[in-house]
Amino acid sequence: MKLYNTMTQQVEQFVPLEPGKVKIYTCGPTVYNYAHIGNLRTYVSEDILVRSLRFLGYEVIRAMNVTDVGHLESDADEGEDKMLKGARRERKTVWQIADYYTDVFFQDMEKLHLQKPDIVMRATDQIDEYIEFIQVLQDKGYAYQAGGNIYYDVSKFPDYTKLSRMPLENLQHGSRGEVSLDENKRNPYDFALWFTKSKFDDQEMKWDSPFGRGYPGWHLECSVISLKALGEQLDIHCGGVDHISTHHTNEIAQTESYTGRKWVNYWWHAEFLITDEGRMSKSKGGFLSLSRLQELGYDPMDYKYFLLGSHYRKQLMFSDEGMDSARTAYQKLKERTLALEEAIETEAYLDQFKAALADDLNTANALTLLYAVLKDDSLKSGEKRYIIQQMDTVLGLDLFREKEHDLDVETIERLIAERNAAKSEKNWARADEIRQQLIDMGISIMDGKDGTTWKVN
RNA sequence: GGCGCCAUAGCCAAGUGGCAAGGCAGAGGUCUGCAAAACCUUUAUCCCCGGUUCAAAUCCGGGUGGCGCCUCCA
Repeated sequence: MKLYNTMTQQVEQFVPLEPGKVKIYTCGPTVYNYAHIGNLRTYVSEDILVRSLRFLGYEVIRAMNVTDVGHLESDADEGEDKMLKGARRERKTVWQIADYYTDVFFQDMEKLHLQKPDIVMRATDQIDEYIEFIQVLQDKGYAYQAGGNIYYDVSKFPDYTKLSRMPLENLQHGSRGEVSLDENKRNPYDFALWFTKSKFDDQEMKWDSPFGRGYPGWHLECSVISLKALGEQLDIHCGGVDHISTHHTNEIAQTESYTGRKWVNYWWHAEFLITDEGRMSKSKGGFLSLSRLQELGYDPMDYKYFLLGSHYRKQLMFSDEGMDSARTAYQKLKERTLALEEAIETEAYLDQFKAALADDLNTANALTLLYAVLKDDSLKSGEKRYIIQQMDTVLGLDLFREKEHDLDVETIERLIAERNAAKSEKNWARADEIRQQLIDMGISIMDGKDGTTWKVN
């Protein structure tokens, strides 16, 4: 297996810490609103990663957080709390908001046929661990108290920017110049571990701690949950590219300060789905959720096919044209696979398929192999089914699910018989009338050499 | 300003030194009463300019254009 490692900026041969086993941490969703289809792209890519590793014979354990505690809108202790904002918008408590959107998130994952991570932990369930973590950082001299908050002192950690490669003096420059400085910080790039001073009087999520009643900083959860779920070292840490420069950089600093050793071997980042107006953003509003996409007439699998046609490390432009193309291609593909006969075991094509996956998850080529299998005359129909079934255990495109319908088969077949009678009398008007009637029922008919067959649209 | 990514047919996209995969759309054909579906055929001076090489979409240098990140964000 070859994977691109953001830390070294190279495609590398993947070597796990322990032979045959892989420990993966994936940054999870913040549940103050619906996930949009851009967010979901990352989870689709991560699912392909995990399933590919499993297909290649690794035993994989994957952990993920659910961020159900408020994020502020800026790095300083100001702006509105997102959980609170969501709650106010919907007149619910922050806890209700978190539960609701957590459920929706996992429903979206199911719609896209994504495997649930082996371990899922909520950020708000780890408060004791955060406190212990912060205390260790204080004891080791990495953290300091100022203005009621606890901060991580970036200057104490050598090579703080090893992942992002961003010179520190540039970190605060040019970002539209609107970053307000938190005067409590020793360095502008220090980050909070624990807040007690909040500008929101009605902050709902607060906990007692030795540092005062307050709430945790927002990089803590991933470090703590990953330590708790997977131990002090990880094989792969996943997330979106936007996490490279701040979130993951901070995670590395605090985690390695805590454990005193290297934490993650491979940093894996998924690129964004973009639109002609730039990136799709949760904060900006006006985004497309999976449910909304369904309302527009696309199946979640159409979207997944659209994603798999590209590479996880390339920005992908979302467009109606792209989605229409994917929908047509997916539906055609599915019809062809459903027509295949009972599976017959074979080894053909599986090495090529594994090679495509092992090549830094080349899903576009993996998809092309599906078409190669379907076209290959040297294979029996059943062998094609077997191979594609195997491939679908990784791609998760649900290629063999028959459409459910509660149609009256007798009526359909009676109408077809009637139409065939009309046809033999060359009563084309009547034949076309019956065909239209069937189309209105959602049935397509095909006149072939062996008579007329039908299918559900 | 800094860090990074990208540029291949109408659209999406593979390819990482040796005659340019695949999908969608289009065109022509087989089949059909007409259709639909299926199948067959067909569609590229690889952003520009230099360089290296017997050979470059692929490597090197220089441009141009697009995007992301640097602030919570997948």
